[in-house]
Amino acid sequence: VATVKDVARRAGVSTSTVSHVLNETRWVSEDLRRRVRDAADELGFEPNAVARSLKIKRSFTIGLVISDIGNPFFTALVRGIEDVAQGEGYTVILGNSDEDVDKEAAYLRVLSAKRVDGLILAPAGEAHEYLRRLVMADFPLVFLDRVVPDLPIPAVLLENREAAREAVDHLIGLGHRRIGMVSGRPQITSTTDRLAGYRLALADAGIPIDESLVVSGGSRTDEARLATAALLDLADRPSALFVANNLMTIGAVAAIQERGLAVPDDVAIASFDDFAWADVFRPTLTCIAQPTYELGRAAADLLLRRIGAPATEPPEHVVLPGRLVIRESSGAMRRPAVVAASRPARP
Amino acid sequence: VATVKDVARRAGVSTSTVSHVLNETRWVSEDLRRRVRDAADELGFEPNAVARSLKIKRSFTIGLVISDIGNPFFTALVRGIEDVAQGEGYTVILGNSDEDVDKEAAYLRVLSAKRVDGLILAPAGEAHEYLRRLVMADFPLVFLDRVVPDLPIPAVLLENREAAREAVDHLIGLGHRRIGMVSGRPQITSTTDRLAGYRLALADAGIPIDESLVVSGGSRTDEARLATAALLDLADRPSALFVANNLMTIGAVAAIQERGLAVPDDVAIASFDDFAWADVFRPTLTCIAQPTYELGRAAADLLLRRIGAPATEPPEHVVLPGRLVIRESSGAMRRPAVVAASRPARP
DNA sequence: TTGTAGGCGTTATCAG
DNA sequence: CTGATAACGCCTACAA
Repeated sequence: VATVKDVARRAGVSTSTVSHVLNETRWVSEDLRRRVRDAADELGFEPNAVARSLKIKRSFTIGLVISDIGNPFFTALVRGIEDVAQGEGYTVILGNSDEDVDKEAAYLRVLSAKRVDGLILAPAGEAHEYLRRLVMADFPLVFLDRVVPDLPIPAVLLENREAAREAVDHLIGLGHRRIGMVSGRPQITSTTDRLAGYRLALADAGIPIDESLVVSGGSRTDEARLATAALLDLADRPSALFVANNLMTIGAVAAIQERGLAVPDDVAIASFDDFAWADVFRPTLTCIAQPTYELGRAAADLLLRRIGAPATEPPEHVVLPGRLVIRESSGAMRRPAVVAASRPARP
Repeated sequence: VATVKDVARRAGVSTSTVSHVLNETRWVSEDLRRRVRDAADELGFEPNAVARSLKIKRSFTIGLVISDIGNPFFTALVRGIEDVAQGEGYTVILGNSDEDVDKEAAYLRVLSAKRVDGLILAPAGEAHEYLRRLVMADFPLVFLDRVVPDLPIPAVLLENREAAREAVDHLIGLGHRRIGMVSGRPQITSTTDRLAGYRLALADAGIPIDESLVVSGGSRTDEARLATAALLDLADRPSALFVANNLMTIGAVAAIQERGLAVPDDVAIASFDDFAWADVFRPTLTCIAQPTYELGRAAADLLLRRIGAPATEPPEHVVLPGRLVIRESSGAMRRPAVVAASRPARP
């Protein structure tokens, strides 16, 4: 493959002239410009970005570590990130941590070794040694979807607590009093925030919290199916369920199905995350729709800004609101509690 | 940040010793090994992969250009690719072409400039100039999901024609005679192969092909919704539909829904691609399940093998079979044709 | 068993 | 306006 040197020789100029012509970084006479460009074309010259990176100490690459690209929620985030990165001349290296702190650390190491210009991370849990090290070195870093509580790192998040509160509130408004929650992995802040919102809604409505109605679905479909089954087998089973993410919702509905129960007549559901098919297939799902694509864009924006002008003001958090989408899965109780008599089942 | 030189100075050895200790690439006395390791730790030394790449001419990075990571089909592929790449010490740069040949070319350029060691591509259409150039240079390349017909490049594909034939055959077996097809983008080979399978099945059953029953859904949900609507508005509408991918299936069902028709009673459906929720939500979908994760793995395997031992035998094609999953969306005709009278509506 | 030194392909400093 | 030349950080003959 051709190098600047080859181009320079062929054009009869110096390598610095070649470089400057190709990068338009200083004035070069029309004549030389032509000759350089022609020579480059003829040789099929393709600048070596690796060499360039070594010299200028920038790779125009960002790292992205999420738990699982297989999860449609992350998929949308990635698309948002990719779009702005691409637009700004950056390229994205993707890594899956599977919610495993060690895998996450391993990935951060590799990406850092590859000298990515910045990192977007959906942290799997607490701060590990290596993450702290990056933070100390104030390496450009942005958290997405969740944070590590005591690290001063900018983040892009959903207003989880508020959204969860709203969803549960909606169920309460429909007359439900025994509302179960299928919660996610306790190690991530999105889970704890959603749980807090659930509690808040119940408290505000004066409904005592029954801890036996809160189960962990581990943020996964299969685990949620089991957890939901347990909930349904309770002597006094909940009349409604709040499910804390997309994957778990599928498991929850499967469990309900398996027991021959119907949504929403036997069990109402409100859940986190929307699906593309959610209003086409039955039961259609009432949910908190997250602006996933925008969250991704925001994270990338934040990171690129940070890369451009590092170490400035205290880290900002971008917090976007969720949107409650009401569909059939959240129905009124069959035997509505007296309190809610005035609200219609479906507006 | 520390460099080999710093480590060498600190350990009181030469840079080559440092390099060799860290890469375990030649025998070094126990004593020096200790000193080097300690010095590296104390300095928090992190080898610069960019410099390394420049020297050894390998980046341990592969490029992956697909049409849209937002499509769950690609998502699963990516996961498969990522897993084997990661396992072999490679990292993956992801790019979305949006089925646009120019965007695709632009990405290939960037990735090539970044000196990725190889490329996995789901080609958006015909061969463009730049793709030909890569092929001429026999750059390690693998096609995934589709091919560019006349390029001698290894590929990992589904047995599309056969799978489509089987799906349509299944509908025929249920008594359907007027079977519509919602087809994908005509530019990609997966589409043409599936279309061929549809034609084959009809021909084998002695059913004349009515071209007005074949519409293009452009591989997208919205376009498929429109195309399906047109099909349903036909004077003599089809009693069954074969839909050529996941995204379009959602659009097709939406169109049916909108007209107040029921699946499968009014219109039966068999489609390409399975969904995680396909047997939980109604109508449950009869489909050709693709081994997406395995396809991804196979592509990565093929590529990495190609990188290790370049330019060997003629390009091999790995072709995996689809699996027909029968659920409720493909039901017998309400007024079954005489021919099919012996088969039950739902096994 | 270890060290010296050159070069990977660019960019950037400093002269001319 | 243009051209030598020295890095960037690492690996690897080649020497010792």
